[in-house]
Amino acid sequence: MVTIKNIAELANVSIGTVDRVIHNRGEFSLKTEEKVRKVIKELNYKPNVIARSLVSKKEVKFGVFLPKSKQDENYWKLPAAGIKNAEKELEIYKIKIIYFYYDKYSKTSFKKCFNKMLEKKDVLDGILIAPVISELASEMINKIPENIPFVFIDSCIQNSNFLSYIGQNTQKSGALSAKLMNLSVKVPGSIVIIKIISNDYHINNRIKGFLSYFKKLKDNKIIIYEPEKGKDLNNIIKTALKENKNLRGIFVPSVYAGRIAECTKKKSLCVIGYDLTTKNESLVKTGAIDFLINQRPELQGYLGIMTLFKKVVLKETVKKEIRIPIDILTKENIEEYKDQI
Amino acid sequence: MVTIKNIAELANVSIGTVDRVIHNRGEFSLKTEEKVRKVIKELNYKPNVIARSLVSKKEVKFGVFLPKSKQDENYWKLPAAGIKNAEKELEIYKIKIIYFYYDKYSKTSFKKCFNKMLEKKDVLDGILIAPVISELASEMINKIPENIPFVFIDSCIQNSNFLSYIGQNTQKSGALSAKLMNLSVKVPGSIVIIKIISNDYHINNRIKGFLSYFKKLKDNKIIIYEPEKGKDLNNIIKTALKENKNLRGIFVPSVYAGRIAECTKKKSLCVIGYDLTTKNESLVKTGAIDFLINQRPELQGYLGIMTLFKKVVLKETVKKEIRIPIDILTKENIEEYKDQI
DNA sequence: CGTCTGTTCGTTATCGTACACGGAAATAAT
DNA sequence: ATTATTTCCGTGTACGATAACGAACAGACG
Repeated sequence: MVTIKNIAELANVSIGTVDRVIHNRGEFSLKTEEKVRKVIKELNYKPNVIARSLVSKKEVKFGVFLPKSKQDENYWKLPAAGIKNAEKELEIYKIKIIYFYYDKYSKTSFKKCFNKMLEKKDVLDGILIAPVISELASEMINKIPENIPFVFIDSCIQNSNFLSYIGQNTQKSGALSAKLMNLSVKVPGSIVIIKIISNDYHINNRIKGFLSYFKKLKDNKIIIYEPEKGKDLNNIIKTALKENKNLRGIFVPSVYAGRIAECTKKKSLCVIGYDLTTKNESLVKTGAIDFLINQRPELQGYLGIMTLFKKVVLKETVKKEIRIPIDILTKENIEEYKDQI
Repeated sequence: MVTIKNIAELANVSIGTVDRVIHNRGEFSLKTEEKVRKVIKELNYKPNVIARSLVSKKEVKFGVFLPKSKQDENYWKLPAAGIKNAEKELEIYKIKIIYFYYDKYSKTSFKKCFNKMLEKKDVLDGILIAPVISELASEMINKIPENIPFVFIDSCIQNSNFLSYIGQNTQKSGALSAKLMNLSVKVPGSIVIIKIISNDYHINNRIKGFLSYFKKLKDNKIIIYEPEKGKDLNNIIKTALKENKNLRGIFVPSVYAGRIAECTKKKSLCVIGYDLTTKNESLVKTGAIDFLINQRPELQGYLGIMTLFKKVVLKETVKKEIRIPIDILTKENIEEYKDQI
């Protein structure tokens, strides 16, 4: 193992000088800088993180910008759980996390919360963002100072200077749902898509992927229902059943499959939805939901913090994109997906 | 953060004494021991792993007992990859891994390799084992000294004193395969199980799970083919097709689905197999294999080492069992499962 | 030539833990 | 009582990196 002492000896300077060069703290001549840098390169010196974090008294602080935990049927407590997991694991490295929870159904809350985070910009060494309201996010993102790296989870603002994006290929997940739907629907008929949350990046792409899969086939008729906000789901289902005498399946490209499935007690319907919330889980177990797509939210949160840690503390290069697998959950395997990382 | 210095002060002794008590190195009186232990408990002292691993010059060595990487269509290089991942991540903690690769089709090799590992028992601080030949493993396991913790991946020898088991519920995965088969077979007919490797824990349990699912239904006829070792698979398939005029699906409860699918170019057959090897991957993409079950072999290896690390270095308590989710892979999502941890 | 300022660098204490060394007290042996 | 032997405990150094402190030396200026 190469230490700064080795470097100091070979470069004929003291460890203090080596340290100054490494951290660009000035107070050295060009000549010694070159000498030191040359030796560092030759020996392929990598600083010892352990020694570094032992001596350094300064805490590393990461900001986390997430929807409130209870929103979307408690979905958002899952990424938060993964983040807390990472926080605990990194406690020893003096990593602290400051949480900023916003209301994902309120632009005002989003803005206010983001600004509150920006007030702390002088103490933050990195930021994790779930940019659920994408139009707003792409504005606000620009206000983050250049020197603070930020990662996205869940969704991504492509034309921004993000460090890394951790999330699922949403369109593919839609196509996968379509495959499963097609497999489950043995007799041709109508398939209904219930679009509860509109104007959402994920929802729209899932539908896009779903439709693209069915475009090639032509056996089934696909209808999209887009109920107004806050309207009774029972009525939607009733309407759907009335308007489609041969309804075969329901695709719910959001976390609300459980709510829908509670209304359709008819077992002959194939219901496909997203995310392992407690409600969804129990309805998969009863058979009311046939398939759930899982996006490993805990892992997304965990990896988000780990990516920041690798970049900021370990100074490693990180992947620009981490693809989250598209898990298929059914009655038979759902139990095995619980309590993962 | 509580340090031994704090404890020393409160207990009115020196840090040297505290250290001796903590490590039970003797040379202290009963009275001081009690004082020190009391303070440790009161302050809930947790040693600083960072400082500890910085000062300690001793390497921690883990033994890894795995089938040769190239066996089972290169399947076994996947857990090894996960292990190497963990090794790299833990390099800084002076963790070293010694690999012992055996031929999983030779009892002699298994024994010899295990004994070779046991020769190193004085330097090993933990062992990771894939006990593929279970009868032999359950004998050999007893020779591991009491003080060396060992974890299982892939499969488990239940009546042994293992620290942790990381693996999949094999029977459930069989039932899941059956569900998928049942879903894919739209017209009743025969379903063939091809049991290439016999006398294997996984294979038998997968078949058990598969059969149990179909027992309730009665639409399809299930036949098990058990070709002799080294026999041409093409012939097996030919025979199966000849003997079952209405063959609908093939279940391959091993890694060899790809080999089988190469022989059956008929698209009307549903083929379900196991594991994301390169061969299997390409055949899923062509559509020759309909479903693959993934058991996250890289993750198993990674978690195996991490579990040993947590126990031996961090002295944390670890889970006795880590369930690996049963991933369903299809043409639509297989790409997203590649290059995972 | 003396004083001053600024640049450049070496020395040293520190983080929390481990462990060797040696000293003081207490007990045993003579 | 004196010496020898335990028992018990404090001190010091090391691990590798950081950063404060101050020394050495140069050139500038009167």
